[in-house]
Amino acid sequence: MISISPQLEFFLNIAKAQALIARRFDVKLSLWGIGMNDFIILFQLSRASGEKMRRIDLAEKIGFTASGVTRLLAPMEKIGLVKRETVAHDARVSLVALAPSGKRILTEALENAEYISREWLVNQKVANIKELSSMLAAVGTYTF
Amino acid sequence: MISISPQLEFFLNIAKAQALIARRFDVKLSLWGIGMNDFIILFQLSRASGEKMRRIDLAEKIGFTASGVTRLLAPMEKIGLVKRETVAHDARVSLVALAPSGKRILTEALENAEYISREWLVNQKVANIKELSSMLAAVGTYTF
DNA sequence: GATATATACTTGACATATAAACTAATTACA
DNA sequence: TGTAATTAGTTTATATGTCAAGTATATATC
Repeated sequence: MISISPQLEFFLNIAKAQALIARRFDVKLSLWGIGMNDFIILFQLSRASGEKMRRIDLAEKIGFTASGVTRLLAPMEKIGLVKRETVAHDARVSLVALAPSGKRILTEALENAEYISREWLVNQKVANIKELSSMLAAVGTYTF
Repeated sequence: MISISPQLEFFLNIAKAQALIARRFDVKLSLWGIGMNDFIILFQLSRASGEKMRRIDLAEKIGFTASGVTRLLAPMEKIGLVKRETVAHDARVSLVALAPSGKRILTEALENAEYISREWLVNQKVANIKELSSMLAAVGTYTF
């Protein structure tokens, strides 16, 4: 039996957990016609100043590539969850802004997402969750 | 600013971390012509008794659906990393077995995967890693 | 101020996952 | 037995995400 380091095991566990998490959130959030990634985008936009961001910053924030963001936003823009804005002094940039309809859906979906999360982690100590969350955040910002 | 529970934040952090992890592993493992999921499959097969598993058990093990496993295995079978076996008393089942070539690639890729993992988590305490790992494992086995 | 480089974003080609529907085989049980 | 339910796996249709290349704009340097 091959044995592996705690570090590699950690990454394998993340992979599996995320596969299950994404599926479960997708199923639940489909009631609002959105997936987990759409939800994350709406949420991050709601936290940004002016509820808008540059697309490249959004990509960085959620761990996607620029092209992934373009593709994700296209249908969201079409159904009016987000809207596109330009920047006066730099024509390369286009901002994504949270639209009223997106904000409404976010509010409703958030309740459900909170419910799923709490239910799932009901057996875990909050102190542990917080500590490990900050460690995950560190993983998500590590630069090679 | 909308505030969220530590539980939901934890899941959002996992989503981001996994996006980055999968991309990085994919880039590195492409030297052996495999992706992170192929690697995980080879690894899990190597740990299974007789180095073989039922496809449905493999799916469960890695957090995929049955159809996802079918699609992942098809090219791996074609290039000889795994081979297909049948079960005497149950014709519905087909086993996936680690092939010699798959075992060889696993050995080499494993070194690299270990290197990436250790490098990435070099600033984290091993005790924390282990703790988070077991929490993730619990997330991965929680039944609703 | 011309040219090279960098940045922001999009598009085309491709890979990968899923859900739902399907086939085939096994098991339960009336 | 024979029929319904369950289980294992595959296929179809579709969505999602990447990489590499392309467009347009901005900045740096000589």
